[in-house]
Amino acid sequence: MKIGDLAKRSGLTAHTIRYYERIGLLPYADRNQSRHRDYDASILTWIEFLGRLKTTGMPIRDMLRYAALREEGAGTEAERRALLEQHRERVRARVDELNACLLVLDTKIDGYVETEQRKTDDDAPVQDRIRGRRKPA
Amino acid sequence: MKIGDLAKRSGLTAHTIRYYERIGLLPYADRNQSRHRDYDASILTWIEFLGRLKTTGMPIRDMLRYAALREEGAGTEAERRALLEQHRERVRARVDELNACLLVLDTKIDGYVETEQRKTDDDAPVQDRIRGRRKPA
DNA sequence: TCTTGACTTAGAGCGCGCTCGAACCCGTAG
DNA sequence: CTACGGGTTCGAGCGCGCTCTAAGTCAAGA
Repeated sequence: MKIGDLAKRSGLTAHTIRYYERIGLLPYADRNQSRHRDYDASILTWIEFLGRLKTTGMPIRDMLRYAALREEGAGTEAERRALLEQHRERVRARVDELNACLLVLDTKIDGYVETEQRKTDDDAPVQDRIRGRRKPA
Repeated sequence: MKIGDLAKRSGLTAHTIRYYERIGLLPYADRNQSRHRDYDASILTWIEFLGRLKTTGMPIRDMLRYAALREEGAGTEAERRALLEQHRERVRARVDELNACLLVLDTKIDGYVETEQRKTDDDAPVQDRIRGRRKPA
């Protein structure tokens, strides 16, 4: 598989794939006789996992550490696990943080809903003001 | 309140506060006779809300839009509400995305746990291999 | 009076993660 | 033969959100 194909299948651009190889996030790819990169489909699994790490906000420098351990192979599992467990905790914390912010956002939005309700009430005839009222003052 | 005090109370640096004012996220602050910014405590509420927007990943350009509407005052509530509702949806989607990634992360970590379990089993005497086994092959 | 330290402005610089341009090399179809 | 649509390397540039420096002003305390 050539870099263009991998780009299509992975969703990355060829530029980004080369960049990732350059910094060590992707292993150095075999080249064919024209010095073009020649990929095995198995790289897609790794790229997909990198995508998860990225999606969850792992900085590249940490992905590099994980990638290096992976390259090193057997014997690095404990450290890889520790790395992922730490990351998982950070992601969980992030989810909690976002959920907390969502509550605040809900409250703020409710405030605007009430503002608009009052406006609608003022524009409406009296019988609708009573029916439409949210918080009877 | 001077900028240094506001910095302490808001968690932002004085540099950042000035930057926010410069770009329009914070309203132009009144100056005292020494041309120093003089803040009212009420600004803290706004800074805190900006912090929520930032925490939830709203880009500054969107915060600027919201800030501009807020400055404009009455009559902009509907648009402010719409802005926040859109943002809320994006945040909810983000939470879902993170949760999906957490499942993948869990699976990956479980894989390493099993790797280590096998290693432990190999190092252990035979009776422990049986007791400790996770997936009987 | 002198020093200290917090403030002012304008503008340069930085860390991150790409993104792109330039100049060149190939293999294949017309 | 030649044009084209890939590929290659190297290095510069960019958008974001700050972050910091320089040079100056000002008020209060020793």
